[in-house]
Amino acid sequence: MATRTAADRREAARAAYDAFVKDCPTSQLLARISDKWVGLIVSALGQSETGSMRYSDLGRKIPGVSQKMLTQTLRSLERDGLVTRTVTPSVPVRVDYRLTELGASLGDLLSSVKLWAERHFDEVSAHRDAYDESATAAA
Amino acid sequence: MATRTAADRREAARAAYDAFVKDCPTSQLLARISDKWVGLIVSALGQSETGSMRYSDLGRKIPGVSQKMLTQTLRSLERDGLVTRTVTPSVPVRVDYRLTELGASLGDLLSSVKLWAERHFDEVSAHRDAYDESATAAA
DNA sequence: CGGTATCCTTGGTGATACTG
DNA sequence: CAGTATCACCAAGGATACCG
Repeated sequence: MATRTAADRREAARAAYDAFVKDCPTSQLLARISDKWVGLIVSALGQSETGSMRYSDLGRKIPGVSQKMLTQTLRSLERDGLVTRTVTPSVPVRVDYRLTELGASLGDLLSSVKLWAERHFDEVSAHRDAYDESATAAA
Repeated sequence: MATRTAADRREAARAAYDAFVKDCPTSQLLARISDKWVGLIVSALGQSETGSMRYSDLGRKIPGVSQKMLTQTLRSLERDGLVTRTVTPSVPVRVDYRLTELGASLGDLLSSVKLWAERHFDEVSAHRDAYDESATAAA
């Protein structure tokens, strides 16, 4: 009974969190599509003219991503019905990923967000500089 | 010079990544606003009728968040000029957070994303079930 | 080419305690 | 009330190596 406090509270917290997620599944989904790699991948796929990209193309288009995260994210997107995975059993295997209708509709939104980032980047930078400067002055 | 391989490659990779970020700062900003807590906080702030929420209100509104992450995220949002932090020096100190114009414009977009999540949650769930079922059948 | 499996580091998270 | 600081923990993430 000695070491119960921490573990017990953890379990309780976890349970409470799960209960919340159950009550508000939207947050769960929102958190998922708010994922860094999801945004970048869906965005990349959405920008493709053909709407289709190969695995290695994605890896090259998104410099910071590891195979692990790429595969993992692609898998979850496929599972959620946002992308389709098409395997062409040629000699060097070819795998194409494409947004579904559902994925494309999300892609439009994320493109808006990306556009917002592009449009307001300067503004954000200016705020950052001002903030950092005043922080430096204060210190 | 013996242990140079790993560290060196890490450094090179980091440098390459930084160079990319420099060339494409949008990705950086996109990744930042794609953060889980950013989405939830901006969303919460955007949903508030007065547009203003206290620190503890946010903590209560977003069940999974720790003080650490809440403060940290709020700080970066303030730094980026997306929220304002107003301190009222009453006896129990009162701190209100409010979206700026800039933050509100992002909030609208994120609300759209949230709305998308609400509208398409069932669809995503159905896809998930189908995917899991076929995976189970295959195993 | 397109992964999977493995190891290891980073960093998010929670708990706790203390300040203004 | 609104933080700040620290510690311990664990899972996500990244690098590497190997397989189909």
